[in-house]
Amino acid sequence: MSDKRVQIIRAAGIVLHARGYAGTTLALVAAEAGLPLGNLYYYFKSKEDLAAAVVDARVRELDAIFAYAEAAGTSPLRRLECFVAAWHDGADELVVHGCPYGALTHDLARRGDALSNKSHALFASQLEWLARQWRALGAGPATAEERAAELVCAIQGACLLGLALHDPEVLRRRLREISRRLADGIVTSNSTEVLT
Amino acid sequence: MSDKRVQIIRAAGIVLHARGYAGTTLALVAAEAGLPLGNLYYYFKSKEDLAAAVVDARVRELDAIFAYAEAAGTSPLRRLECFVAAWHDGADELVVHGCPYGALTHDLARRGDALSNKSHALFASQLEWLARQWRALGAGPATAEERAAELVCAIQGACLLGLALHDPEVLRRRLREISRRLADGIVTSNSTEVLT
DNA sequence: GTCTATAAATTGATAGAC
DNA sequence: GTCTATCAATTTATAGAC
Repeated sequence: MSDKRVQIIRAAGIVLHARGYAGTTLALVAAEAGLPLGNLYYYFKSKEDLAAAVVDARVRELDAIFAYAEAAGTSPLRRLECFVAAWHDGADELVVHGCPYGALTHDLARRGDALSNKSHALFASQLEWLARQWRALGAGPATAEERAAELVCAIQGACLLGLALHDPEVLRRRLREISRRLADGIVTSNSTEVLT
Repeated sequence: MSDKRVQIIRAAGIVLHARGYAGTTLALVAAEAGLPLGNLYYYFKSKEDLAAAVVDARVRELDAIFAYAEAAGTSPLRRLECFVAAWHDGADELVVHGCPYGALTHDLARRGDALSNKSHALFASQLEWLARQWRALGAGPATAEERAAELVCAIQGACLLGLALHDPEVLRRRLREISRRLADGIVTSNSTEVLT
């Protein structure tokens, strides 16, 4: 993939996150990338095409978070904690424009077109990876999916509350609590599944 | 307040929810309200002014939910369940354009202007009312605020996940789980506060 | 491949008739 | 108070020189 194409996608990701799809103009993206407007159309045939490339890049970004957590975490539980830590570390920026994945979903899921379908992957991949960690902890498939959904909701809700109140400490506090309950949840679970 | 003014705010609320602030055109709002474009400017001096009126209307909408829960719930716990039920009942619409409060926050909190500050009220009022219910259940101030934040995050996260997957059943399942744990949380809490 | 200039359409806002 | 017509600015996209 061309170096300049990557540069444009990176710039578009920044502008899209900060201003939303409708609020993003290609002139702003070009300025952020340090390129003249016309050049964008050599690499992307339309604004929608560029946005689709940004979604793909965000999906790969999530994959990188999964890979990091798998490398850094010595147990499934530690990997889950690593995943939560990724949001904790970015709290200061997350309360400025919201979680990039949540913001993209809000922007694109409301559209009727193909971009709406692409945004599914942003959360489907999170649910899949998280459920895998819980299965590795001995949870049955249903319980693992349940816990995965619960964790994703808690993280995204925390980001939104932090954004609404414009307070990174609110976000960090929620994430610490989520982290704290990760281990507890496995022990004190009243589910019918037995977790080791 | 003029009847036509209310009608415009209602129309603007619908369009703003469906398309976001930047994606909302005054021509669309006028069409939704069944009025010619120029008429909007007699009641609102600008698009931003109209959006501010929509935020105020959403805050009043939340107040109405609180009032309903207080009238329908015979105990603080029932009132909390009523609050969650409001989202459960609207699940089919909530997964189309997302939660109106969360979507507004995402749209407006990213702006630097006065609209950003107004959006604070959407979640500050929820936290305040919810914390009051827990205090009525005997929780200390800190625990009550903690539980309030937890519940708001769980609901908003559920709405976002339902939107991302475009599946009202996903949202309803999360909300049922939240409702189920409302009572349990009070009994099995390992917090230092004593709840009755 | 890169960049300038501009076309074509949209949109927030206003003027002014009624 | 209401509505039509329109201005001025913006924005997606393209044409065409280099």
